[in-house]
Amino acid sequence: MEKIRTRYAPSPTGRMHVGNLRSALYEFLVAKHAGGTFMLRIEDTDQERYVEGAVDIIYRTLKETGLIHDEGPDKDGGYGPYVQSERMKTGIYMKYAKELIEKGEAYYCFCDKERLASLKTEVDEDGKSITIYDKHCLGLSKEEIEANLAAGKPFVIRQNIPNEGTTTFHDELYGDITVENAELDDMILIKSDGYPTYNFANVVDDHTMNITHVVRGNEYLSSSPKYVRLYDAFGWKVPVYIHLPLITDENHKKLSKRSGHSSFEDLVEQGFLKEAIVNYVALLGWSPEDNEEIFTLDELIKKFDYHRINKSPAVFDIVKLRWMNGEYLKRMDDDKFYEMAKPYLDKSLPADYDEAKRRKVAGMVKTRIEVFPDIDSHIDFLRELPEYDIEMYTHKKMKTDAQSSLSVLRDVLPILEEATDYSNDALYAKLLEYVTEKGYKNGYVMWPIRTALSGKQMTPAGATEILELLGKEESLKRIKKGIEKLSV
RNA sequence: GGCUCCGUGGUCAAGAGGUUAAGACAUCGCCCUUUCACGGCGGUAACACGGGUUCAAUUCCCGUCGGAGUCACCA
Repeated sequence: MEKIRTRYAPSPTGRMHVGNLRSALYEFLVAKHAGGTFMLRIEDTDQERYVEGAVDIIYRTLKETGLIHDEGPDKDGGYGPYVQSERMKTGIYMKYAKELIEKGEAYYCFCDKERLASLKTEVDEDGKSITIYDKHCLGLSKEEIEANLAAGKPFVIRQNIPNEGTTTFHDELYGDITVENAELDDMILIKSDGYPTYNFANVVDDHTMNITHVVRGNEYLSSSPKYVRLYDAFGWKVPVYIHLPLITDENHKKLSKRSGHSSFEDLVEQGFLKEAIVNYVALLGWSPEDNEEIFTLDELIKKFDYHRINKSPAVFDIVKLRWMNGEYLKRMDDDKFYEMAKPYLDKSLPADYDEAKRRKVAGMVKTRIEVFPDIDSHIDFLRELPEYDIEMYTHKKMKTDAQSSLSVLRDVLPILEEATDYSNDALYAKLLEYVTEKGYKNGYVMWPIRTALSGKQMTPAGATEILELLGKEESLKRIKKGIEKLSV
Protein backbone atom coordinates (compact mmCIF):
# COMPACT_ATOMS: atom_id res chain seq x y z
CA MET A 1 0.00 0.00 0.00
CA GLU A 2 1.26 3.44 -0.83
CA LYS A 3 2.17 5.85 1.87
CA ILE A 4 -0.49 8.34 2.79
CA ARG A 5 0.31 11.96 2.03
CA THR A 6 -1.99 14.75 3.15
CA ARG A 7 -1.69 18.47 3.11
CA TYR A 8 -3.09 21.45 4.87
CA ALA A 9 -3.65 24.15 2.28
CA PRO A 10 -4.78 27.37 3.91
CA SER A 11 -4.93 30.75 2.31
CA PRO A 12 -3.33 33.50 4.34
CA THR A 13 -6.30 35.69 5.03
CA GLY A 14 -6.07 36.17 8.77
CA ARG A 15 -6.34 34.17 11.91
CA MET A 16 -7.24 30.51 11.84
CA HIS A 17 -10.70 29.86 13.13
CA VAL A 18 -11.76 26.65 14.73
CA GLY A 19 -12.89 25.11 11.47
CA ASN A 20 -9.51 25.74 9.87
CA LEU A 21 -7.78 24.25 12.83
CA ARG A 22 -9.97 21.19 12.76
CA SER A 23 -9.15 20.64 9.08
CA ALA A 24 -5.46 20.94 9.78
CA LEU A 25 -5.76 18.58 12.72
CA TYR A 26 -7.64 15.89 10.82
CA GLU A 27 -5.32 16.13 7.85
CA PHE A 28 -2.44 15.71 10.24
CA LEU A 29 -4.11 12.80 12.01
CA VAL A 30 -5.12 10.97 8.86
CA ALA A 31 -1.50 11.01 7.75
CA LYS A 32 0.16 10.35 11.09
CA HIS A 33 -2.15 7.56 12.13
CA ALA A 34 -0.96 5.67 9.08
CA GLY A 35 2.64 6.75 9.44
CA GLY A 36 2.27 9.03 6.46
CA THR A 37 3.42 12.49 5.51
CA PHE A 38 1.71 15.73 6.37
CA MET A 39 2.59 18.84 4.45
CA LEU A 40 1.76 22.49 4.32
CA ARG A 41 1.01 24.47 1.23
CA ILE A 42 0.17 28.14 1.24
CA GLU A 43 -2.57 28.99 -1.22
CA ASP A 44 -2.06 32.66 -1.85
CA THR A 45 -3.20 33.08 -5.39
CA ASP A 46 -5.60 35.84 -4.52
CA GLN A 47 -3.53 38.95 -4.09
CA GLU A 48 -6.52 40.98 -3.06
CA ARG A 49 -7.36 38.90 -0.04
CA TYR A 50 -3.81 38.50 1.12
CA VAL A 51 -3.35 39.71 4.67
CA GLU A 52 0.01 40.84 5.91
CA GLY A 53 1.39 38.53 8.56
CA ALA A 54 -1.20 35.84 7.98
CA VAL A 55 1.40 33.33 6.84
CA ASP A 56 3.22 33.76 10.12
CA ILE A 57 0.00 33.15 11.99
CA ILE A 58 -0.34 29.85 10.18
CA TYR A 59 3.21 28.81 11.02
CA ARG A 60 2.79 29.83 14.61
CA THR A 61 -0.55 28.16 15.10
CA LEU A 62 0.64 24.89 13.60
CA LYS A 63 3.72 24.96 15.73
CA GLU A 64 1.90 25.77 18.93
CA THR A 65 -0.67 23.07 18.41
CA GLY A 66 1.98 20.51 17.55
CA LEU A 67 0.72 19.94 14.04
CA ILE A 68 4.20 19.85 12.63
CA HIS A 69 4.44 19.40 8.90
CA ASP A 70 7.00 17.17 7.27
CA GLU A 71 7.20 19.13 4.07
CA GLY A 72 6.46 22.66 3.07
CA PRO A 73 7.64 26.08 4.04
CA ASP A 74 8.28 27.31 7.51
CA LYS A 75 9.46 30.48 9.09
CA ASP A 76 13.13 29.62 9.02
CA GLY A 77 13.33 27.19 6.17
CA GLY A 78 12.49 29.71 3.52
CA TYR A 79 10.00 29.10 0.78
CA GLY A 80 9.94 26.29 -1.63
CA PRO A 81 7.61 24.94 -4.14
CA TYR A 82 4.88 24.97 -1.51
CA VAL A 83 3.80 28.57 -1.74
CA GLN A 84 1.61 28.96 -4.76
CA SER A 85 2.52 32.52 -5.57
CA GLU A 86 6.17 31.44 -5.70
CA ARG A 87 5.39 28.28 -7.55
CA MET A 88 3.50 30.24 -10.14
CA LYS A 89 6.71 31.91 -11.24
CA THR A 90 7.83 28.62 -12.69
CA GLY A 91 4.92 28.80 -15.10
CA ILE A 92 3.64 25.44 -13.99
CA TYR A 93 -0.02 26.37 -13.85
CA MET A 94 -0.05 28.01 -17.24
CA LYS A 95 1.74 25.04 -18.68
CA TYR A 96 -0.88 22.63 -17.44
CA ALA A 97 -3.71 24.93 -18.47
CA LYS A 98 -2.38 24.99 -22.00
CA GLU A 99 -2.14 21.25 -21.96
CA LEU A 100 -5.85 21.14 -21.27
CA ILE A 101 -6.55 23.58 -24.07
CA GLU A 102 -4.77 21.28 -26.48
CA LYS A 103 -6.90 18.43 -25.30
CA GLY A 104 -10.06 20.45 -25.77
CA GLU A 105 -10.74 20.28 -22.03
CA ALA A 106 -10.28 24.02 -21.58
CA TYR A 107 -10.47 27.16 -23.65
CA TYR A 108 -9.60 30.83 -23.75
CA CYS A 109 -12.32 33.21 -22.78
CA PHE A 110 -12.21 36.91 -23.57
CA CYS A 111 -15.56 37.92 -22.18
CA ASP A 112 -15.43 41.09 -20.18
CA LYS A 113 -17.15 41.88 -16.90
CA GLU A 114 -20.05 43.55 -18.63
CA ARG A 115 -20.89 40.58 -20.75
CA LEU A 116 -20.58 38.30 -17.78
CA ALA A 117 -22.87 40.53 -15.79
CA SER A 118 -25.45 40.48 -18.53
CA LEU A 119 -25.58 36.73 -18.15
CA LYS A 120 -26.77 37.11 -14.60
CA THR A 121 -30.38 37.48 -15.40
CA GLU A 122 -32.15 35.32 -12.94
CA VAL A 123 -32.32 36.72 -9.48
CA ASP A 124 -33.43 34.69 -6.51
CA GLU A 125 -35.23 35.82 -3.38
CA ASP A 126 -32.10 36.95 -1.62
CA GLY A 127 -31.20 39.07 -4.58
CA LYS A 128 -28.42 36.69 -5.48
CA SER A 129 -27.79 36.15 -9.13
CA ILE A 130 -27.33 32.78 -10.66
CA THR A 131 -25.01 32.26 -13.54
CA ILE A 132 -23.61 29.55 -15.60
CA TYR A 133 -21.27 30.70 -18.28
CA ASP A 134 -22.76 30.23 -21.73
CA LYS A 135 -19.60 28.90 -23.39
CA HIS A 136 -19.65 31.88 -25.71
CA CYS A 137 -15.90 31.85 -26.27
CA LEU A 138 -15.76 28.14 -26.91
CA GLY A 139 -17.09 28.99 -30.34
CA LEU A 140 -14.19 31.26 -31.21
CA SER A 141 -12.12 30.20 -34.18
CA LYS A 142 -8.42 29.63 -33.92
CA GLU A 143 -7.81 32.80 -35.87
CA GLU A 144 -9.98 34.89 -33.60
CA ILE A 145 -8.20 33.56 -30.56
CA GLU A 146 -4.79 34.23 -32.07
CA ALA A 147 -5.85 37.74 -32.99
CA ASN A 148 -7.17 38.45 -29.53
CA LEU A 149 -4.04 37.15 -27.88
CA ALA A 150 -1.85 39.09 -30.26
CA ALA A 151 -3.82 42.22 -29.49
CA GLY A 152 -3.10 41.68 -25.82
CA LYS A 153 -6.75 41.34 -24.97
CA PRO A 154 -7.20 40.15 -21.40
CA PHE A 155 -8.27 36.56 -21.11
CA VAL A 156 -9.04 33.81 -18.70
CA ILE A 157 -8.86 30.08 -19.28
CA ARG A 158 -11.97 28.07 -18.54
CA GLN A 159 -12.57 24.43 -17.97
CA ASN A 160 -14.73 22.90 -20.67
CA ILE A 161 -17.48 20.80 -19.16
CA PRO A 162 -20.02 19.14 -21.43
CA ASN A 163 -23.67 20.01 -20.97
CA GLU A 164 -24.78 16.43 -21.09
CA GLY A 165 -24.25 13.46 -18.87
CA THR A 166 -23.34 13.24 -15.23
CA THR A 167 -20.22 13.21 -13.13
CA THR A 168 -19.74 10.98 -10.13
CA PHE A 169 -17.09 11.03 -7.51
CA HIS A 170 -16.49 9.03 -4.40
CA ASP A 171 -16.07 10.35 -0.90
CA GLU A 172 -14.90 8.07 1.88
CA LEU A 173 -17.53 9.35 4.23
CA TYR A 174 -20.39 10.46 2.04
CA GLY A 175 -20.17 7.74 -0.57
CA ASP A 176 -20.82 8.30 -4.26
CA ILE A 177 -22.11 11.69 -5.24
CA THR A 178 -23.45 12.31 -8.71
CA VAL A 179 -24.37 15.57 -10.37
CA GLU A 180 -25.66 16.62 -13.76
CA ASN A 181 -22.91 18.11 -15.90
CA ALA A 182 -25.32 20.81 -16.99
CA GLU A 183 -25.22 22.06 -13.41
CA LEU A 184 -21.49 22.50 -13.56
CA ASP A 185 -20.14 25.88 -14.54
CA ASP A 186 -17.15 26.20 -16.83
CA MET A 187 -15.00 27.38 -14.00
CA ILE A 188 -12.06 29.66 -14.49
CA LEU A 189 -8.67 27.99 -14.24
CA ILE A 190 -6.40 30.91 -14.94
CA LYS A 191 -7.47 34.40 -14.01
CA SER A 192 -6.87 37.44 -16.17
CA ASP A 193 -4.02 38.47 -13.90
CA GLY A 194 -2.27 35.23 -14.80
CA TYR A 195 -2.75 33.63 -11.40
CA PRO A 196 -4.43 30.28 -11.22
CA THR A 197 -7.67 30.04 -9.31
CA TYR A 198 -7.76 28.01 -6.14
CA ASN A 199 -9.66 25.32 -7.97
CA PHE A 200 -6.97 24.80 -10.53
CA ALA A 201 -3.84 25.34 -8.49
CA ASN A 202 -5.23 22.99 -5.91
CA VAL A 203 -5.63 20.13 -8.34
CA VAL A 204 -2.32 20.68 -10.08
CA ASP A 205 -0.48 20.90 -6.79
CA ASP A 206 -2.18 17.98 -5.15
CA HIS A 207 -1.29 15.85 -8.10
CA THR A 208 2.28 16.99 -8.55
CA MET A 209 2.92 16.71 -4.82
CA ASN A 210 1.49 13.22 -4.76
CA ILE A 211 -1.24 13.92 -2.29
CA THR A 212 -3.10 10.69 -1.71
CA HIS A 213 -5.86 11.85 0.63
CA VAL A 214 -7.61 15.17 0.26
CA VAL A 215 -9.16 16.10 3.59
CA ARG A 216 -11.22 19.27 3.58
CA GLY A 217 -14.42 20.88 4.73
CA ASN A 218 -17.73 19.80 3.43
CA GLU A 219 -18.32 23.16 1.76
CA TYR A 220 -16.31 21.72 -1.11
CA LEU A 221 -18.60 18.79 -1.54
CA SER A 222 -20.69 20.37 -4.24
CA SER A 223 -17.75 21.60 -6.27
CA SER A 224 -15.83 18.36 -6.07
CA PRO A 225 -17.24 16.95 -9.30
CA LYS A 226 -15.48 19.76 -11.14
CA TYR A 227 -12.20 18.76 -9.58
CA VAL A 228 -12.72 15.18 -10.54
CA ARG A 229 -13.33 16.21 -14.11
CA LEU A 230 -10.03 18.05 -14.02
CA TYR A 231 -8.17 14.96 -12.85
CA ASP A 232 -9.88 12.94 -15.54
CA ALA A 233 -9.10 15.53 -18.18
CA PHE A 234 -5.43 15.23 -17.32
CA GLY A 235 -5.66 11.50 -17.02
CA TRP A 236 -4.49 11.73 -13.40
CA LYS A 237 -5.41 9.50 -10.56
CA VAL A 238 -8.15 10.99 -8.39
CA PRO A 239 -7.13 11.22 -4.74
CA VAL A 240 -9.13 9.73 -1.89
CA TYR A 241 -11.58 12.35 -0.73
CA ILE A 242 -12.56 12.82 2.87
CA HIS A 243 -14.96 15.68 3.34
CA LEU A 244 -15.39 16.82 6.88
CA PRO A 245 -18.69 17.79 8.48
CA LEU A 246 -18.96 21.50 9.13
CA ILE A 247 -18.43 23.08 12.49
CA THR A 248 -21.13 25.60 13.22
CA ASP A 249 -22.02 28.23 15.75
CA GLU A 250 -24.94 27.90 18.14
CA ASN A 251 -27.25 29.02 15.33
CA HIS A 252 -26.00 26.16 13.19
CA LYS A 253 -24.24 28.47 10.78
CA LYS A 254 -20.83 27.68 9.40
CA LEU A 255 -17.98 29.20 11.35
CA SER A 256 -16.24 31.97 9.50
CA LYS A 257 -13.89 34.83 10.12
CA ARG A 258 -16.32 37.15 8.52
CA SER A 259 -19.03 36.50 11.06
CA GLY A 260 -16.55 37.19 13.80
CA HIS A 261 -16.32 33.67 15.10
CA SER A 262 -13.52 32.86 17.46
CA SER A 263 -10.17 32.05 16.04
CA PHE A 264 -7.65 29.81 17.71
CA GLU A 265 -5.75 32.85 18.86
CA ASP A 266 -8.87 34.49 20.25
CA LEU A 267 -9.46 31.42 22.36
CA VAL A 268 -5.89 31.41 23.58
CA GLU A 269 -6.29 35.04 24.50
CA GLN A 270 -9.42 34.14 26.41
CA GLY A 271 -7.28 31.86 28.51
CA PHE A 272 -7.80 28.48 26.92
CA LEU A 273 -4.94 26.03 26.79
CA LYS A 274 -3.75 25.04 23.36
CA GLU A 275 -3.88 21.35 24.18
CA ALA A 276 -7.44 21.65 25.42
CA ILE A 277 -8.53 23.43 22.27
CA VAL A 278 -6.96 20.80 20.07
CA ASN A 279 -8.45 18.04 22.18
CA TYR A 280 -11.90 19.55 22.07
CA VAL A 281 -11.80 20.25 18.38
CA ALA A 282 -10.73 16.68 17.67
CA LEU A 283 -13.99 15.55 19.20
CA LEU A 284 -16.09 17.73 16.96
CA GLY A 285 -17.02 15.32 14.25
CA TRP A 286 -15.10 12.33 15.47
CA SER A 287 -15.17 9.99 18.43
CA PRO A 288 -12.95 7.15 19.53
CA GLU A 289 -14.12 3.61 20.07
CA ASP A 290 -13.91 3.87 23.81
CA ASN A 291 -15.46 6.59 25.90
CA GLU A 292 -12.30 8.53 26.56
CA GLU A 293 -12.44 12.25 26.02
CA ILE A 294 -9.14 13.59 27.18
CA PHE A 295 -6.09 12.74 25.14
CA THR A 296 -2.76 14.08 24.09
CA LEU A 297 -1.89 14.57 20.46
CA ASP A 298 0.09 11.34 20.49
CA GLU A 299 -2.86 9.42 21.81
CA LEU A 300 -5.02 11.00 19.17
CA ILE A 301 -2.63 9.88 16.48
CA LYS A 302 -2.89 6.33 17.76
CA LYS A 303 -6.65 6.30 18.07
CA PHE A 304 -7.70 8.37 15.12
CA ASP A 305 -9.46 6.40 12.46
CA TYR A 306 -11.06 8.55 9.82
CA HIS A 307 -13.75 5.98 9.20
CA ARG A 308 -15.25 7.03 12.49
CA ILE A 309 -15.74 10.62 11.40
CA ASN A 310 -19.32 11.76 11.63
CA LYS A 311 -21.32 13.07 8.71
CA SER A 312 -23.52 15.61 10.40
CA PRO A 313 -22.44 19.10 11.36
CA ALA A 314 -21.33 19.86 14.90
CA VAL A 315 -22.05 22.90 17.01
CA PHE A 316 -19.02 24.45 18.63
CA ASP A 317 -19.92 24.51 22.32
CA ILE A 318 -17.74 26.83 24.34
CA VAL A 319 -19.28 25.57 27.57
CA LYS A 320 -17.88 22.13 26.99
CA LEU A 321 -14.56 23.56 25.92
CA ARG A 322 -14.46 25.40 29.24
CA TRP A 323 -15.13 22.18 31.08
CA MET A 324 -12.39 20.43 29.19
CA ASN A 325 -9.98 23.26 29.84
CA GLY A 326 -10.79 22.89 33.53
CA GLU A 327 -9.91 19.20 33.32
CA TYR A 328 -6.55 20.09 31.87
CA LEU A 329 -5.96 22.60 34.63
CA LYS A 330 -6.77 20.06 37.31
CA ARG A 331 -4.36 17.57 35.85
CA MET A 332 -1.57 20.07 35.47
CA ASP A 333 1.25 19.77 37.98
CA ASP A 334 1.33 22.45 40.63
CA ASP A 335 4.49 24.17 39.53
CA LYS A 336 3.38 24.52 35.99
CA PHE A 337 -0.02 25.70 37.09
CA TYR A 338 1.58 28.31 39.29
CA GLU A 339 3.79 29.56 36.50
CA MET A 340 0.88 29.94 34.14
CA ALA A 341 -1.44 31.42 36.73
CA LYS A 342 1.13 33.90 37.93
CA PRO A 343 0.19 36.82 35.71
CA TYR A 344 -3.42 36.50 36.77
CA LEU A 345 -2.52 36.16 40.44
CA ASP A 346 -0.28 39.18 40.21
CA LYS A 347 -3.10 41.18 38.82
CA SER A 348 -5.64 40.16 41.44
CA LEU A 349 -3.66 39.80 44.63
CA PRO A 350 -2.44 42.54 46.97
CA ALA A 351 1.08 43.52 46.03
CA ASP A 352 2.59 42.53 49.35
CA TYR A 353 1.77 38.83 49.05
CA ASP A 354 4.97 36.82 48.93
CA GLU A 355 5.54 33.81 46.75
CA ALA A 356 4.55 31.30 49.40
CA LYS A 357 1.24 33.03 49.78
CA ARG A 358 0.74 33.24 46.08
CA ARG A 359 1.40 29.56 45.70
CA LYS A 360 -1.11 28.86 48.41
CA VAL A 361 -3.75 30.85 46.61
CA ALA A 362 -2.89 29.13 43.35
CA GLY A 363 -3.51 25.81 45.02
CA MET A 364 -6.88 26.94 46.29
CA VAL A 365 -7.99 28.16 42.95
CA LYS A 366 -6.67 25.32 40.82
CA THR A 367 -9.60 22.96 41.03
CA ARG A 368 -12.27 25.58 40.85
CA ILE A 369 -11.50 27.52 37.72
CA GLU A 370 -12.03 26.52 34.12
CA VAL A 371 -9.84 29.15 32.51
CA PHE A 372 -7.19 31.38 34.05
CA PRO A 373 -9.18 34.59 33.75
CA ASP A 374 -11.69 33.04 36.18
CA ILE A 375 -9.11 33.55 38.89
CA ASP A 376 -9.91 37.15 39.59
CA SER A 377 -13.54 36.61 40.46
CA HIS A 378 -12.47 34.03 43.06
CA ILE A 379 -9.86 36.03 44.84
CA ASP A 380 -10.58 39.69 44.25
CA PHE A 381 -11.95 39.99 47.79
CA LEU A 382 -8.46 39.47 49.17
CA ARG A 383 -7.45 42.77 47.68
CA GLU A 384 -10.42 44.66 48.93
CA LEU A 385 -13.56 43.81 50.84
CA PRO A 386 -16.48 44.28 48.50
CA GLU A 387 -19.72 45.91 49.51
CA TYR A 388 -22.15 43.25 50.58
CA ASP A 389 -25.64 42.89 51.87
CA ILE A 390 -26.21 41.60 55.41
CA GLU A 391 -28.68 39.17 53.88
CA MET A 392 -25.56 37.17 53.13
CA TYR A 393 -25.24 36.24 56.76
CA THR A 394 -28.37 34.19 56.51
CA HIS A 395 -27.73 30.56 55.67
CA LYS A 396 -30.53 28.07 56.08
CA LYS A 397 -28.44 24.98 56.54
CA MET A 398 -26.00 26.60 58.89
CA LYS A 399 -29.00 28.03 60.71
CA THR A 400 -27.44 31.44 60.75
CA ASP A 401 -29.02 34.83 60.32
CA ALA A 402 -28.09 38.45 60.94
CA GLN A 403 -28.79 38.24 64.62
CA SER A 404 -26.89 35.02 65.31
CA SER A 405 -24.03 36.25 63.21
CA LEU A 406 -23.77 39.42 65.19
CA SER A 407 -23.47 37.58 68.46
CA VAL A 408 -20.96 35.11 67.04
CA LEU A 409 -18.80 37.86 65.61
CA ARG A 410 -18.88 39.72 68.90
CA ASP A 411 -17.76 36.57 70.71
CA VAL A 412 -15.11 35.77 68.20
CA LEU A 413 -13.57 39.22 67.94
CA PRO A 414 -11.69 39.06 71.25
CA ILE A 415 -10.48 35.56 70.46
CA LEU A 416 -9.02 36.79 67.21
CA GLU A 417 -7.59 39.85 68.85
CA GLU A 418 -5.76 37.79 71.40
CA ALA A 419 -4.52 35.20 68.96
CA THR A 420 -0.84 35.48 68.21
CA ASP A 421 -0.47 32.54 65.87
CA TYR A 422 -2.37 33.47 62.76
CA SER A 423 -1.93 30.21 60.94
CA ASN A 424 -4.87 28.31 59.62
CA ASP A 425 -4.31 25.37 61.98
CA ALA A 426 -3.93 27.42 65.11
CA LEU A 427 -6.93 29.57 64.35
CA TYR A 428 -9.02 26.58 63.49
CA ALA A 429 -8.16 24.96 66.82
CA LYS A 430 -8.94 28.15 68.69
CA LEU A 431 -12.29 28.61 67.06
CA LEU A 432 -13.15 24.98 67.57
CA GLU A 433 -12.69 25.46 71.26
CA TYR A 434 -15.26 28.17 71.18
CA VAL A 435 -17.58 26.05 69.06
CA THR A 436 -17.48 23.11 71.42
CA GLU A 437 -17.75 25.26 74.48
CA LYS A 438 -20.94 26.79 73.13
CA GLY A 439 -22.20 23.56 71.63
CA TYR A 440 -22.64 25.12 68.19
CA LYS A 441 -22.19 23.49 64.83
CA ASN A 442 -18.99 24.42 63.00
CA GLY A 443 -20.79 26.19 60.22
CA TYR A 444 -22.79 28.27 62.65
CA VAL A 445 -19.60 30.04 63.57
CA MET A 446 -17.52 29.72 60.43
CA TRP A 447 -20.16 31.04 58.09
CA PRO A 448 -20.47 34.51 59.58
CA ILE A 449 -16.71 34.83 59.90
CA ARG A 450 -16.20 33.88 56.34
CA THR A 451 -18.90 36.28 55.23
CA ALA A 452 -17.45 39.17 57.19
CA LEU A 453 -14.00 38.46 55.77
CA SER A 454 -14.98 38.08 52.16
CA GLY A 455 -18.34 39.68 51.61
CA LYS A 456 -18.88 36.96 49.06
CA GLN A 457 -21.27 34.15 48.48
CA MET A 458 -18.41 31.86 47.64
CA THR A 459 -14.71 31.82 48.25
CA PRO A 460 -11.99 29.36 47.35
CA ALA A 461 -11.17 28.78 51.00
CA GLY A 462 -12.72 28.39 54.39
CA ALA A 463 -12.91 31.01 57.13
CA THR A 464 -9.64 30.22 58.87
CA GLU A 465 -7.69 29.93 55.66
CA ILE A 466 -8.88 33.38 54.77
CA LEU A 467 -7.91 34.66 58.20
CA GLU A 468 -4.42 33.43 57.61
CA LEU A 469 -4.21 34.98 54.17
CA LEU A 470 -5.58 38.31 55.24
CA GLY A 471 -3.47 38.53 58.37
CA LYS A 472 -4.47 39.82 61.74
CA GLU A 473 -4.82 43.47 61.07
CA GLU A 474 -6.95 43.24 57.97
CA SER A 475 -9.02 40.40 59.40
CA LEU A 476 -9.93 42.35 62.51
CA LYS A 477 -10.83 45.34 60.43
CA ARG A 478 -13.24 43.29 58.40
CA ILE A 479 -14.76 41.55 61.38
CA LYS A 480 -15.38 44.92 63.01
CA LYS A 481 -16.91 46.18 59.85
CA GLY A 482 -19.22 43.20 59.89
CA ILE A 483 -20.26 43.86 63.44
CA GLU A 484 -20.90 47.44 62.56
CA LYS A 485 -23.05 46.53 59.59
CA LEU A 486 -25.02 44.03 61.59
CA SER A 487 -25.57 46.41 64.51
CA VAL A 488 -27.43 48.98 62.47
C1' G B 1 -34.66 29.37 -6.08
C1' G B 2 -31.39 25.07 -8.55
C1' C B 3 -28.07 21.48 -6.94
C1' U B 4 -25.65 18.70 -2.89
C1' C B 5 -25.34 17.01 1.99
C1' C B 6 -27.29 16.20 6.84
C1' G B 7 -31.44 14.83 10.55
C1' U B 8 -30.36 9.98 18.00
C1' G B 9 -31.84 14.41 24.48
C1' G B 10 -30.40 21.76 24.84
C1' U B 11 -25.02 20.46 22.89
C1' C B 12 -21.12 16.67 21.55
C1' A B 13 -21.88 11.62 20.64
C1' A B 14 -22.15 5.62 20.79
C1' G B 15 -25.24 2.11 18.64
C1' A B 16 -27.24 -0.44 14.66
C1' G B 17 -32.88 -4.94 12.06
C1' G B 18 -34.52 -7.78 17.94
C1' U B 19 -30.73 -3.06 23.40
C1' U B 20 -33.94 -1.25 29.81
C1' A B 21 -31.17 3.45 23.14
C1' A B 22 -24.34 4.03 26.03
C1' G B 23 -21.18 8.01 27.70
C1' A B 24 -19.73 13.34 28.17
C1' C B 25 -21.12 18.74 28.71
C1' A B 26 -25.19 21.51 30.46
C1' U B 27 -29.39 21.17 33.86
C1' C B 28 -31.93 19.40 38.50
C1' G B 29 -31.70 16.83 43.33
C1' C B 30 -29.07 14.39 47.34
C1' C B 31 -24.46 13.32 50.09
C1' C B 32 -19.75 15.26 51.71
C1' U B 33 -18.08 20.04 53.64
C1' U B 34 -15.58 25.56 57.48
C1' U B 35 -19.50 28.54 52.19
C1' C B 36 -19.05 27.71 46.98
C1' A B 37 -16.38 24.58 44.12
C1' C B 38 -14.04 19.76 43.78
C1' G B 39 -15.58 14.71 44.62
C1' G B 40 -19.48 10.84 45.13
C1' C B 41 -24.55 9.23 44.09
C1' G B 42 -29.08 9.80 41.52
C1' G B 43 -32.93 12.30 38.30
C1' U B 44 -35.20 14.96 33.92
C1' A B 45 -34.34 14.65 28.76
C1' A B 46 -33.61 11.82 22.23
C1' C B 47 -34.12 8.02 17.55
C1' A B 48 -38.21 14.71 12.91
C1' C B 49 -42.87 12.86 10.42
C1' G B 50 -45.55 9.51 6.97
C1' G B 51 -45.47 5.34 4.04
C1' G B 52 -43.27 0.81 2.69
C1' U B 53 -39.68 -3.96 3.14
C1' U B 54 -39.56 -7.50 7.29
C1' C B 55 -41.81 -12.08 12.05
C1' A B 56 -39.27 -7.51 13.83
C1' A B 57 -37.45 -1.14 12.29
C1' U B 58 -34.37 4.39 15.40
C1' U B 59 -31.34 1.19 12.12
C1' C B 60 -32.86 -0.62 5.02
C1' C B 61 -35.97 1.99 0.80
C1' C B 62 -39.24 6.09 -0.77
C1' G B 63 -41.62 10.57 0.26
C1' U B 64 -42.52 14.88 3.41
C1' C B 65 -40.73 18.35 6.62
C1' G B 66 -36.67 20.72 8.85
C1' G B 67 -31.54 22.41 8.86
C1' A B 68 -27.02 23.43 6.46
C1' G B 69 -23.64 24.04 2.36
C1' U B 70 -22.89 25.80 -2.46
C1' C B 71 -24.02 28.41 -6.84
C1' A B 72 -17.20 34.55 -7.81
C1' C B 73 -11.53 36.28 -12.37
C1' C B 74 -12.59 33.89 -3.00
C1' A B 75 -10.42 30.05 -1.18
